[in-house]
Amino acid sequence: MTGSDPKKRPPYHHGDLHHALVQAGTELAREGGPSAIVLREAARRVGVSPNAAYRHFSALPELIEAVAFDALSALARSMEAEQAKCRPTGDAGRDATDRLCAVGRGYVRFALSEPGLFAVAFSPGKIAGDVSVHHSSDERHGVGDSGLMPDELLEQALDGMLAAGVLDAADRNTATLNAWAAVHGLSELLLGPMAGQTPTAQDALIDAFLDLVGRGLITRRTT
Amino acid sequence: MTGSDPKKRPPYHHGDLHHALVQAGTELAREGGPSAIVLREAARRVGVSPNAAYRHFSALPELIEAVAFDALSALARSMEAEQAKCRPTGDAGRDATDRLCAVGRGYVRFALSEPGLFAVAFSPGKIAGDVSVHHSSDERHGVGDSGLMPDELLEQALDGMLAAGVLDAADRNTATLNAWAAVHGLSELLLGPMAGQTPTAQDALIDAFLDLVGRGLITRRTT
DNA sequence: CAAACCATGTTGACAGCGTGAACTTCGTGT
DNA sequence: ACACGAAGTTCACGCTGTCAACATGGTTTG
Repeated sequence: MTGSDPKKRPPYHHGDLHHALVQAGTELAREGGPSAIVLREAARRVGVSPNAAYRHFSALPELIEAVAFDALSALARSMEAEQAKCRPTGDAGRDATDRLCAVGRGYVRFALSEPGLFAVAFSPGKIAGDVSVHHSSDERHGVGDSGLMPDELLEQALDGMLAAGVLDAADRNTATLNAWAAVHGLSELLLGPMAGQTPTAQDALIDAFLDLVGRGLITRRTT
Repeated sequence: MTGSDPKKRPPYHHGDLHHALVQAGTELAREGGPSAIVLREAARRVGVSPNAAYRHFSALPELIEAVAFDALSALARSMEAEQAKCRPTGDAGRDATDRLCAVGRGYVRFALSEPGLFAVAFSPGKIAGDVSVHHSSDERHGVGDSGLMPDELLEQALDGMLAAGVLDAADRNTATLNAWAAVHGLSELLLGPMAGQTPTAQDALIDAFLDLVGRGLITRRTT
């Protein structure tokens, strides 16, 4: 939706203001998070009158949500990039688990390297505005290499573990929430209350954490 | 710090503006999260000129942080309340694990019942302002029944598990991050991307999740 | 080919926000 | 009794989001 497909003839005056504004908004978000997305400043950077934005967004929250959507796509891309690094071992179960860890690593890495975008990605539906425009189905196509969104990548990785026999079918449903919560929580904690670690220490923490989560998810009917 | 001890003679004109402003700010935060806490409105509700606030806070972020501190205290109180419900079984290990789950349940329950306050509690250090005034040591005393903050309650619960022998010493350090991340992530997910469940379904989800985390943390040297 | 059309962008205006500077009020210590 | 200084007020400024009215210029149509 943000990706301007070459088929579309350029809009009348500017070129593609919608896209340009989202891009400017993204830049602002990178620098200062959701609250730094300022309509007038975005318009200024694009070189256009403030009110021109209202031809493309009903109000500021809609711009923010467009930026959030792009941020989610970027997050997905980070996850895919990390997954692409996985080298197959002989063991299918281990490979599936590795891919899950990679998904998680891509998630946390993105949160730490682009905290502003990460914050904006999950800012809609956070009270005080509550736009919550559910783009379901076709609207959801991201711009990642596979066109999948973060949650879809997670489900895919978990399905892989299920197929490889390292995740029990009975645990499959709760596994989504479990894995997502762990990784999301780790991101927020590393960004907020536990910020200030050296990158090296962070990486070690992340790896240890992901390893623990991965092993924790693996079917253990030992109870 | 927010609690006005009765010994202190009341300030000159208003009575205790500092406290009153924090209270008004808290009310605003409850209704609309961090961005809803607006200096002029808080002053209006207290019945005072906007600039009067500047005698007690250097700027808006400082007010927000005071509200955040109170919100953390409220979170701690919720965790303590849930812990107080724990009835001892015979098993010390089980009791310790129960108390950890109670801590988590109190955390998530507070997040869901007071989303605005929960959001504001973790909003400092979130880019774009970045006050990050570290109140260490004595400043940290909350107003909970035990005067402990959320992270201290967690550590305490984990220490209990360690003492009861259900948590291995080698896992003790990572356990903090692990448990906190899981519970915090669950809260955020239930509040954002996975919002809209019925309270009953939420409770079931929470219980299942906490049970899983609890079991996951318990020493399993089966690898 | 010209004229009407409508999407796009501009100008002007308004209320509300955070914040600074100067001024007023009033309890308190000398 | 009086001056001092903390607490609160008033006025002012620049910034924001948003509305209403207007200008512009491809596109479409008679």
